[in-house]
Amino acid sequence: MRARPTIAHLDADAFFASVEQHQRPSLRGRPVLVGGVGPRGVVATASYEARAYGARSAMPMEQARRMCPTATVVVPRFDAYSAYSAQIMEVLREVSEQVEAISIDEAFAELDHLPGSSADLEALALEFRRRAHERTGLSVSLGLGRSKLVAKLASEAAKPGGVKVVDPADEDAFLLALPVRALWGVGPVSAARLDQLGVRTVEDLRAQPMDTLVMATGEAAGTNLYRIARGWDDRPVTTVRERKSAGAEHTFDDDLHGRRAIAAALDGVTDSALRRLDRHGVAARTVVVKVRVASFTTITRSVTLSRPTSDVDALREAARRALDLAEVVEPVRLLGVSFHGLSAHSQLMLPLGGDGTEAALAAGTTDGAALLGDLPTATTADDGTLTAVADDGPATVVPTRVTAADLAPGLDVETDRGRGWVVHLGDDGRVAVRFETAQTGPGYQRWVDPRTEDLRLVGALGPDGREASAAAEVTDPAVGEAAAEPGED
DNA sequence: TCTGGGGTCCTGTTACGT
DNA sequence: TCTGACGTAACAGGACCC
Repeated sequence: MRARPTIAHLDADAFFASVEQHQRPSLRGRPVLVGGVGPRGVVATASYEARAYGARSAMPMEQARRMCPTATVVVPRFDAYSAYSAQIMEVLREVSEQVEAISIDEAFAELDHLPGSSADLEALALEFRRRAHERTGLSVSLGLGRSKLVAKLASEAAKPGGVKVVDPADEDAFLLALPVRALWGVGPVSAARLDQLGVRTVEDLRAQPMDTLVMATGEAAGTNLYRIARGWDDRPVTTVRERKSAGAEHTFDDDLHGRRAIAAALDGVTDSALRRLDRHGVAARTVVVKVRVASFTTITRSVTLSRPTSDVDALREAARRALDLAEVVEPVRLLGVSFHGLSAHSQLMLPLGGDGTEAALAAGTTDGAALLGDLPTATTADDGTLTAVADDGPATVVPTRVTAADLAPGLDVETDRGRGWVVHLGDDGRVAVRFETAQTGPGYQRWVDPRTEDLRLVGALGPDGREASAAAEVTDPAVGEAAAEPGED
C-alpha cells in the first residue's frame, strides 16, 4: 500500500445535465432532466436543480416530470458528452501519463511520480478542477486516497464541485462511518442480505468473519468485502482496457405480439448492434439475444460460431437462430443483441472468394444510413429513434432536412436563422427552437414549421464550440466510450 | 412509479476432452 | 471398453455500475 494519497478519482457532477446547461445557457440554474422521452423512458441524469424536487436517475421519466413539472426534458446527446469527456481526460493527462478512464465522466489518475505532501497534492487537485472548468465550463469533483477504493469514495464525499483528500491516518475514520451501500459492488440485493446480518456500516462489516460474508454474498463478493472493509485495495491504475462485448438493445413503446413481429424487430436491433461492432473494428464469435417479456423476466439465448467473424449476414443469421432457441410465450417489451468473444482480426476471418460477401459487408458497415433504414417501424416510431441517431456519432452529422417526426426535444438543429435546439414539439407539427450556444449566451425562442421552412438536424458541438465529432476523435480509442453511459452524475 | 441502455463480472450448471 | 476425476469452456441468469 502507498504511503501517500496519490490516487486521484475524478467525477463530473451531474454530467449529462451539466453539459446541456453549458451548451444551452437558458437552462443554467434551472431543473433539467436528460433521458428517454417515450412512455417507458427513464431519467439518465437529473440536474441538481431537478434533484431538489426528488428527481433521480433511473426513475421513470413520467414520475420525474410529475415531481418536477418545471423541468426541461431533453434526450441524451452522446456525441456532445464524448467531446466534453475527451477534454476533461486531456487535462488529466497533462498531469499524469497514467490515466484510467472508467466511464464517460469518471477517471483514475496515478500521481505517484509527483513529490510532495498531502497538502501539495490537494493544491494540485484544486488546480486541476480549475483547469477542467476553464476548458469545459463543467464542475468536477476529485477525491484523493492511497487506493482506488478510498479515492472513489472521497470524490463522492467531495460532491458537488469539491476536492477531498483522505490522509492515511484518517482512512479508518473515513471508511468505518460509511454505509455498506456506498461501497462499489454492494447493490440493493447484497445490502439487503447484509442487513439481515445486522451489517449496515463498514464498521459492522469489519466485525464479520470472512466465512459469514462469503455465505451471505458469494465467494468473490464476500472475500472482496472482507478486504475493502479493512481498506485493503492494491489495484493499480491501468491505462488500457480490453473490450469484452458490444451490443444494442431496445425497449418498445408497445409490447410486440407474435413471433413474426418479434423476428422482424430483431433485425433492426441486430443492425444497431452490428454498427457498434463495426465502429470498434472487431469480429465476434458469440451472439447473444436478450428478450424481456411483459412480466419483466429476461431470457437470453446464445449461438457460438466456429470462429470469430465480422460477416454481417452470418452474425444476423446467428441472432435469428438464437432467438429461435428462446421459448417466448408472453408479449415482448425489449429485444437486445450483443456480441462476445471479440477479436481484433476481423478482416482475416472474412470468407475468401468472390461471393460478394466482402462487398455486402463493406456496404453494410460503412453506410449507417442504409442500415438505419432497415429498422422496424416500432423502433422508428418512438423516442429511441433520435437517441439512436445521436448515438451513431459522426456518420450522422451530415445536415439532414427533417420533419417533425424525426425530432426529439434536445436535439441540435439549424435554420437560416442559425444554430439552435429543439425545445418542444407542437401538436400542430411546428417545432419550438431556441437559438443559442455556449458561446452566445441565453437565446430567443421561435416556432419553426419544418413543412414550410428549412430545418436541418446537425451534429453536436464540443465545449470549445467546434463540431463534437472532430473533437471526439481526440479520445483514446481504447477507452473511447467504453462503458460510457448515463450515470448518476 | 412499473421499471433505459451500455457494459463487466460472478455463479451454478452442464458439456466435453483427457 | 467403461468409469471416475479433473480441468476447462460454454451457457444462462443475475447483480452491479454509470
